[in-house]
Amino acid sequence: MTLFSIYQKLFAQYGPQQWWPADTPFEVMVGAILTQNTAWTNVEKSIAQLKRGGHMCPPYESLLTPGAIDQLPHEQLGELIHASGYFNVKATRLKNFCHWYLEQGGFDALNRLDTASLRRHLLSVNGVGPETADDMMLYAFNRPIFVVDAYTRRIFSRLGIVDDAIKYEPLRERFELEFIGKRKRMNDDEHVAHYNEYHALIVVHAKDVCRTKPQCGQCCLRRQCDFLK
DNA sequence: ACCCAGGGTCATA
DNA sequence: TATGACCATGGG
Repeated sequence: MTLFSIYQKLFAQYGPQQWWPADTPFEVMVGAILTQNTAWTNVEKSIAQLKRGGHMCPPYESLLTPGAIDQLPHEQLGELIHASGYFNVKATRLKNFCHWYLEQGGFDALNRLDTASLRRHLLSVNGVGPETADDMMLYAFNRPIFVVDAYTRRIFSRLGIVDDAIKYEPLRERFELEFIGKRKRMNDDEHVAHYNEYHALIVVHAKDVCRTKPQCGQCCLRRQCDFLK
């Protein structure tokens, strides 16, 4: 059982995912912050609110832009993203991130940085931790960085592939080294495509088993699911 | 009524 | 370095 064979099994079951569910790279970044420890269904409501500019009917004026979020009063932003929880924390983080983003010159300027520099740069922003930064790296900037989340650690430690106490960085590095392995030489775009699919498939699988057997204690995310074995 | 969700920061030892 | 408190909504 290898990281690649598990990937194949997930891909055979669920097919290509073509993540991230967003229209623009900036929307990916906002979503990455909003989804911190939060169900995506709640994030969707907040994103929709922002796109609607908080209005109930047209004409809408989207507030889902760095400039708008930077200038929006904390209180008002908190209302717009209320549904995704931690709204005070996240309003601060979003405003903080957007201010920084504009200061850096926006997407194109950031995108000129090499992968290691860009990652360090994102991590320096308050409210952007390893997973959030890597969501942005992979799904907004298309960089070859594998996204580790709580599911990843749980699934692979329960399959006995990794130690359950493994930290974020070692686990990410291990995935990046072992997933494709020496199977063949790939360019960055091919790595990006595979990392993109793998993380998406893990999340989709999690949603699937939890929908099928809610809190059953039987799926691989809870106890001894044999689907991935 | 309880459990969980595509985390991160900060204070403390 | 490692643990704990805290943030908060909505669906199963």
